[in-house]
Amino acid sequence: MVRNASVKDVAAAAGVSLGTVSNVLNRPDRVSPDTRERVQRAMTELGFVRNESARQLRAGTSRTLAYVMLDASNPFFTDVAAGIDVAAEAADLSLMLFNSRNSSDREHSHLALLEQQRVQGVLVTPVDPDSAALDELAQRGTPVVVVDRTRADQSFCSVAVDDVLGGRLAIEHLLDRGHVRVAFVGGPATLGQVRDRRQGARAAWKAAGLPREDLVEIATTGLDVAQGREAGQRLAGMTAKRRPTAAFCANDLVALGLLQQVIGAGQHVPDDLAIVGYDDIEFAAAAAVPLTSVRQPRQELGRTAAELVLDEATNPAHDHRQVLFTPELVARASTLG
Amino acid sequence: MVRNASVKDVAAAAGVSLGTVSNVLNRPDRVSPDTRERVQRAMTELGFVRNESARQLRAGTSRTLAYVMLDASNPFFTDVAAGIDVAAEAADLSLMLFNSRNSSDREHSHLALLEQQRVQGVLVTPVDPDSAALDELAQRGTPVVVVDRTRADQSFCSVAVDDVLGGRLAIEHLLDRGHVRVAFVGGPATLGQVRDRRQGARAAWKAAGLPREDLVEIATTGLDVAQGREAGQRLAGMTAKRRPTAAFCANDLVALGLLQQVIGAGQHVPDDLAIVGYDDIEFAAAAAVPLTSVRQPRQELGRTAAELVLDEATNPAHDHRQVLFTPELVARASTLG
DNA sequence: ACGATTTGTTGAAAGGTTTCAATCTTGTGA
DNA sequence: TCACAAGATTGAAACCTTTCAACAAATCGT
Repeated sequence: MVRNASVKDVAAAAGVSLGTVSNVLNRPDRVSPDTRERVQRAMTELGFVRNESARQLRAGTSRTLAYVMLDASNPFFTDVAAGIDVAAEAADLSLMLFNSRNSSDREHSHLALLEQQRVQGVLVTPVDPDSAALDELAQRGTPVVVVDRTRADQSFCSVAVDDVLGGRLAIEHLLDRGHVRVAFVGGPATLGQVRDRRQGARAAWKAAGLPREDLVEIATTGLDVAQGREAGQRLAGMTAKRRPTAAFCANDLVALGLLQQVIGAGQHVPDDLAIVGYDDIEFAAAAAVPLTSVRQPRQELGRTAAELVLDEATNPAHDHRQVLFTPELVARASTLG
Repeated sequence: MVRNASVKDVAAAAGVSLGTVSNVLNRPDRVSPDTRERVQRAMTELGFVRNESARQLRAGTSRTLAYVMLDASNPFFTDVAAGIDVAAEAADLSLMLFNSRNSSDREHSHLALLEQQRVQGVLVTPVDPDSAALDELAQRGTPVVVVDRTRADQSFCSVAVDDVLGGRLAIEHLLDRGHVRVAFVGGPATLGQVRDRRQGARAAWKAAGLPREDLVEIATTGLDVAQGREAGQRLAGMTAKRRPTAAFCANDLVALGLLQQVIGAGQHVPDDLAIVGYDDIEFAAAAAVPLTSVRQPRQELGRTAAELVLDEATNPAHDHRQVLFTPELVARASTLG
């Protein structure tokens, strides 16, 4: 057992040349069973571990994919990551995850490192999809796929879900259930997702010929549980006349917070307030009142993103594609009573 | 803009030697502002990106830490990862995350890759803490810290939380609230955590002088929401005489499932059944009935693990430590009513 | 104006692997 | 027994960076 044995040490110990050791490693069939076995014994005896930096430097090819996620503590993104992982495994690549925790700085430093590491491809849910850093990365030759975000130009592949349609589905469902005064809960409007979902909601509302002011907007400063609770208090403070009979929340965390506040105030869901969430995270179905939610195909999103990046990495005739998935409404007790 | 510019290309373009380019990269103060600027301009013009493999091969040092997590979709582990990330960032290292998704094979292949990459250190929550692969990894010189698991021998550092104490705290709280017939819900018993928490529960029960059979065991085959619901049905099926008045669940997912089932059956928490969970994940406080739970210092766990691995990587006088954190009971409505 | 110091720059070596043309061995068919 | 093919092994070059001793130029004190 040697501190840091190299192929040279192994070759010496096994009494063969350096090239043979490399062959044992990379083309075992080219070497006679006899020597192969001798070399392998030498390797375990010396505790030889191949130096990946040297391998990659010479061979020029890395065996890894990376996903820079926006927020690892959001179940939505870990599910997307799981989808990517499945596809990566199928292609015999390792997936490394990085968490930018909503910080552009962290995101950029991760991307820089990945570029230096010459990974096969980078998947990223960026803090700001319009950041120039992404363009530069792609332009210098690293395959990049943007996940769960889109951009007007087509400088790289992206996969996302049709948020406008999702918003429409949610409102149409509430209209079907007879609601004519509904709240849209979410924010900030700087988030593309929030804007799109709201836009879809408004479109459906307008199409139904209902007065615009009856789609009440409750703006929040973020999309977490606490914001949902806070929105619930604002709803509770409204006069019975003004108060909506249903709420469409921009994501499930907000919906769960709202649900909690309403129940805590002794009211009933959906009789006093029907609630629709967005994302259909695992906890949506497991809530005290199972939550109606707009489901996004998360794993599929990840799988497709991985396939796109692999195509870009391996297929010279690759051209960029913008894939848009279709969301689906899952109706549960929070609207069906 | 050249396909893959190297320091040599930059040197040629800037009319300096190769060593000077390297100095601009690594010791910018050693080079005159004039040439420094010239070199930097050449770098951006050529789109030069440092080749990390070559850098690492020569310099011998990597700038990364890795955490191989058991299950990225469990909020507990992502919180631990966030703690590691903070410490890594403070030490100017990048943290790469890997998800073994409960598979030994995946775990081992990730560990093998990391060893070949010569990362500064590996943190891992292993599928099986007794796996020989971990020993070999550590023995060949990679700093390894086991997270949220322990092992009898001291062949590497570990950080964990005192699960026996946690179990004790949960039961003592329920005893304080006057319960004398309690269920322990969790499994499988092959999980060290489940065993330890149950053991702590039994110890507290015994210390109170209560008959052993009044601590009812509801064994589950896993620790997820569905298992919790299923356990709730089993509880509901018991005769009023036999039925416990409180349940201590081996984790929060199980507790949430149980909670959902009990409420869905029209019963009241905590009057009909008090519930204690374990982990205090974010959703515990946000549940329809906020959940009493045993809190583990997750971020702290991660932070400490990172510090241990860094010490092992940099301090020649390092010796292995087993750090055990103390859990804390957070009482909420699910037991306080 | 001279030697001593500081500051800036250079060139070659080294790091561990893979690749590939060249060489050596062995076995086959005539 | 010989020519030849197939199979196994070798050795050197290449990948790109960092490092460091050596050199050149500029600055300083006297």
